[in-house]
Amino acid sequence: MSSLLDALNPEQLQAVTLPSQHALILAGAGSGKTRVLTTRIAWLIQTGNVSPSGVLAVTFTNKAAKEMLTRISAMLPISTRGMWIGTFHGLCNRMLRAHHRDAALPQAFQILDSQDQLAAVKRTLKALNIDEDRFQPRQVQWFINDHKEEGRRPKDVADANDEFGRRALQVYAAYDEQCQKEGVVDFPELLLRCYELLQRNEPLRAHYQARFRHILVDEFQDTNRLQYQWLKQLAGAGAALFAVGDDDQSIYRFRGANVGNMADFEREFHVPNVIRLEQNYRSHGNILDAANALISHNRKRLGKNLWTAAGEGEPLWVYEAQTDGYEASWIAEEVQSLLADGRAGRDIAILYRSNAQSRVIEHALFSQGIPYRVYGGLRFFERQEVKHALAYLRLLANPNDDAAFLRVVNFPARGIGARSVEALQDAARAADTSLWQAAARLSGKSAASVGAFVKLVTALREATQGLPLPEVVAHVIDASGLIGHYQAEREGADRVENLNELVNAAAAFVQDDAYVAQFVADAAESPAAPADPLSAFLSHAALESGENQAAEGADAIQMMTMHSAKGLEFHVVFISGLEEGLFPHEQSFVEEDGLEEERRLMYVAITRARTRLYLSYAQTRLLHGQTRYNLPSRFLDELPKGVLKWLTPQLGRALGERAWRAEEPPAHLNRAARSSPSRLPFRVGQNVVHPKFGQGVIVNAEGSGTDARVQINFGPQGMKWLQLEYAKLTAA
DNA sequence: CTCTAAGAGATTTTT
DNA sequence: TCTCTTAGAG
Repeated sequence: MSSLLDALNPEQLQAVTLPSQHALILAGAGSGKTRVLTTRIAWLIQTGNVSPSGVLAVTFTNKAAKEMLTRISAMLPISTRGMWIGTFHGLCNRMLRAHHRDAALPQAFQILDSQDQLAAVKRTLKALNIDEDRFQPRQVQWFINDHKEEGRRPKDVADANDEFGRRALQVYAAYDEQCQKEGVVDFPELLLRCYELLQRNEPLRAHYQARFRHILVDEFQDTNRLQYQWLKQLAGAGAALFAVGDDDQSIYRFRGANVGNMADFEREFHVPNVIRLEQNYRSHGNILDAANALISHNRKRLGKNLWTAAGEGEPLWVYEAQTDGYEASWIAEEVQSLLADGRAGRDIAILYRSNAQSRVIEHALFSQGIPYRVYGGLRFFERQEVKHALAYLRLLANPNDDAAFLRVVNFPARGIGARSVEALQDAARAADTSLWQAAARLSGKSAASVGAFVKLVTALREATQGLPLPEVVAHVIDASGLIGHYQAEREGADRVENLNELVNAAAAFVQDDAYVAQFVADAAESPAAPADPLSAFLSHAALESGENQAAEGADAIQMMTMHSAKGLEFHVVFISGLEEGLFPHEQSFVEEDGLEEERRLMYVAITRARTRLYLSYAQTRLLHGQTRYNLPSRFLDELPKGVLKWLTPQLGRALGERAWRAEEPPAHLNRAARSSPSRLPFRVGQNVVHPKFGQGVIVNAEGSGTDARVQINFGPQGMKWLQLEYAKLTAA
């Protein structure tokens, strides 16, 4: 047992060996959070504090859950089968499957992903005759999810006094009713339904409360209201809740995360143990100094300061480029020399605030022949052809799934036009049935073609009865005509390949130990729970959308948004686009506490780096087809001067003289400047200071002499046109 | 049904 | 500027 604890520092050790009480672990970036969490579980089991089946550990991503499982298995000689380790959604799904009857769900209920949900919302809008232009489906979807995540059903939503609120509520009610009818649930519904199940079903609640003696939560700062309520409920009968999180790394408020849960937890549970993990094992001192200094500008913090036993290391390298294109080529060159020095591509990450920024950088890397990998984008199970195949499979499992029905009723094309579908929808609405049921008893003109579809699905179901899952999938993609359709298409080769890959995914799935384990566990939990590999696979497809990109093997530079970088670490990190308006994003200026969230994002970005960190920005950036002149990000000013090493002459802010101006930008890059009247003492792109508005950049100019006016971007102070004759401008 | 053209919109993301 | 969605023509 001692070997388990050997490598821990005093705080980690304390956290791991806490008595069976509530605990809040404030774990800074790189402080060994996952290690503490997993060692805690192993320690609890090994010391006999709890049996594996008494453990519930919950994460946000499948990746994190898998990682946890792997690490625990490595530490313990026992099987992890009895443990409930997974994502919030995964665990709720599991519980709902085991007790579907009590949750008023069909045995093979299907899960709608965000895409499916949006489509369903659109259908509801149409059914209610609501104008999509005035009431945007996305807004309505957001409205629905927001209420669900606060635990509110339509009846719990307060009457709105605005038109949108009233209509959206109407849609919410109709949408929920429709989902219930079809036997489908969206993501937030998984949580809410599970929460309500436990709330209403006293014996069931008591059962799980008695079972889970230790509940552990990862990334607690990212939990939303409902997730917190769910945890509270499960821990309600004396279980020990062990929450690990970092308020400084809370960057997901836009999707409902509520950092306040940390303070609420401490207060409501009278948490006797609050432990701070502040020793960082990842980064060199200068990097941590920068991170600490930056985050100290935030007011709302629980407080924490990272330190390291490693040396101070290199300074942070800062680069100012004239344009986004130059910034990108500089990055590419720097990367090139790192690679030449023997640094592996996978150790280097290029981070940016928004996906749109990746393009220029990709271009630069590409033209230098540097292999790179961009994260984010379509995942395997989100691909069109895969979704089509899944829709057929969903219909086999649950024919009342209208979303699946609509997706493939005429794909591949079989002559069922929009009007036939509409007629069918009307019939279904009138008879209050699913489309499938309406189709089955349809008569009239479109009966033939729709009938053929019904026959096809029925035939698929019969032909695959009793077959192993991979064979079911193989049969469906072929007999549905999907493969044939894409083979006939000019550029369909990749899609055919993906469809075949789906067969492999199914084969891998049924062999996966996690699946087998869950199946065994659920059968034990509720003998009534059916062994249905197809439904399980479909849940898996919805809950785990698969890898981001295929080319895994090759060594490549990692490119991603700062958000997706959370939880990762790299030897070398580039943070690009450090410009006011971009990062911090201009949207954050108007959001409540928006700047603090942006600053936390910067904090996350900085703390990804182990040994070397580059910071860069451009004076000029092409955005939405327009040249924008941005000020350097305020975050640069918030870093300690001593740890920064400028690779370019500083803007003259400190010097009072613009040494950098000595070097004229290439003419082709300076079109705006050339076109502005040359007599002006100022020019476009120049940094200036205004007594009232502070520092700004001239972005436009017109007129001459006493008429001369310039437009200046003062960052957060906004954009202003100023008459040169009166404005007391000085060069920055 | 498929193709083209015009229009809107353009943070951040997992499940 | 670019990309995605949707409306209308062929």
